[in-house]
Amino acid sequence: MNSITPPPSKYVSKAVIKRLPRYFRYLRELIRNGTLRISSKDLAAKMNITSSQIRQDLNCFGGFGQQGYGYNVMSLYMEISKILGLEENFKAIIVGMGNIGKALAGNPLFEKRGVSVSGLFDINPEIIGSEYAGLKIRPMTEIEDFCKQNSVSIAVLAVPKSEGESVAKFLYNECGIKGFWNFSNMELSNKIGDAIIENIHLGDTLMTLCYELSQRNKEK
Amino acid sequence: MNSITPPPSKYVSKAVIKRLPRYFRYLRELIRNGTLRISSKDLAAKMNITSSQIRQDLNCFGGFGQQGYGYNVMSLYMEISKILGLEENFKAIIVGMGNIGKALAGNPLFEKRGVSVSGLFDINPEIIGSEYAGLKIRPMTEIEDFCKQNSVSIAVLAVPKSEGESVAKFLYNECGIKGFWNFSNMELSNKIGDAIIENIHLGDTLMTLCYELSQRNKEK
DNA sequence: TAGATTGTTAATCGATTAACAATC
DNA sequence: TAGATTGTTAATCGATTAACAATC
Repeated sequence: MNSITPPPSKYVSKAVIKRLPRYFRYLRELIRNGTLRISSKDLAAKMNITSSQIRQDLNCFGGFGQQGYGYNVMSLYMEISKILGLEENFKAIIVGMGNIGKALAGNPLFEKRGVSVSGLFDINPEIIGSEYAGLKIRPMTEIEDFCKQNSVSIAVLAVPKSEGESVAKFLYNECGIKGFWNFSNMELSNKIGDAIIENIHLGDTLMTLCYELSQRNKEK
Repeated sequence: MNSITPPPSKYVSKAVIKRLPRYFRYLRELIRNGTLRISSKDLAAKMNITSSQIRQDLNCFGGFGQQGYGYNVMSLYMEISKILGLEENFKAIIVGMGNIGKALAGNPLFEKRGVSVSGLFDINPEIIGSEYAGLKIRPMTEIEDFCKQNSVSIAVLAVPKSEGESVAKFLYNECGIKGFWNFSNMELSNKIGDAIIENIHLGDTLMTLCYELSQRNKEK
C-alpha cells in the first residue's frame, strides 16, 4: 500500500497541530508576565519538552525567530493565533443547555480564542425564552434561520448521546455548520459528510488517571 | 544520552494506554447491542483503525482472543476495565462548585467508570451547606478530615486557575490525594510531587477545530 | 567582533502496519 | 478437517532528538 497523498501545500503533521494550543497558552502566559523575548531553550525548559522540538514545530510555518536572539514573544503569539485561525472570529452556537451546555455558555474560553458564542438552543420548553449568560435560549425550530443569518460555523454539541448524530446531521445538512465541538459522547467521525469534528470524551482522561493510579498502587 | 529505564514489569507505551478508553467505549457499545464476539478485523472497521493495532495493543496485557474465533466481547470488556483500574472503585471529591464543578457533579460518567464522587467542596459561604446532585457542598476547612476518613484518591480540580496550584499542593501534602483530574487550566505536571495529573484544557481542542476550519476555508 | 541561538539536515527512536506461522 | 483469526515477528513509517553551519 502506498502512502496517502499529502495535503496540497506544506504538510503539517497532526502531532504538530495538537501541540500548537499549548504553545499558545505558554506564550499568553509569558505576555501576561511581561516577558518580551524567549529562546527555544528557555521555553523548552518551561514546557518540559526539547528545544529541538520547538524549533522544528515552528519551522513548519515559517522562520519566526532570530539567530542569537530567540523569539519575540508577542509576535510569535500573534503568528500562532493566526495559524490556529483564531483571528477569523468564528461564530458558534451551543446546542443543548443541560449541565455541560451551561458550563460552556458564558465560559471565557471562547472569547480568549476569538470564538463568539452567538446563540443557545434547547428543546425544553421550560427554559426556552429564558436568559443564560446574557443570551436567550431559543427553540430548535429557529436554529436553521439563525445559523444562516449569523454565519455560524461551529456547533457546540451538548445534547444527549442518543441525539448526537441526528442533531449533527441536521446542522450539517440544513444549517451549513461545518465544525463540531462534540460533547455528546457519540463519536461522529466519518458520519457527518466532510464536517470537521472534535469528539470530546471527558471520561477517557478520567480512565487514564485511574490506570496510572492503579499502576502506582501495584508497584508497592 | 541513553534511553530512560522502562518501568519494572512489561512496559506499555503511553500511546497504547491512551487508546484503552476508546476500546472500553466500543466494547461497552457492543455489549449494549448484544454482540457476543468480535474479531479484530470487525472491531477495527468500526473504530477506523487497523486490526493489527488492536491485536498489538491487547497483547501488551495478555492473549485475550482465540484463534479462529476472535474476542469474547464481555470478557474483553472486563479485562480492559480491570487493566484501567476501574474495578478499584476509586473515591473522588470535586473541589470548586462553579459551572464546571456543577457540570461534573452528578454526571453519570463517574459511575460508568466505577469512580464514586463522595464529596463536594467550595469556599463560597452562600452555597456551602446546600445540596447539589444529592450531595452536600462542604467548606474547604473540612476537606482534610473528609479525605482521610473516606479514603479519597482523586480530586477533581474545578477551581480558578489562580488557585489551582495552591489547592493542589494542599490536597497532596495534607490530604493524601495522589490523583488530580485538573480542570483549573493551571498546568500542574511536575509541580505536585509525584502526584498523577491529568490536565484538562478544553480550549485546546476548540483551537484545533478552528485550525482545521480555517485550513478548509483556505483550500477553496 | 564574539556569543548566542536559530533553521535545518541527519541520526535515532518509537509506533504502526504487514505478514504469516500457530492454533482454535 | 478446513477456515478463520489470533499472537507475534519483521518491515515500514513517522516523529523526535541531536548536531552544527548559518547568521543575527
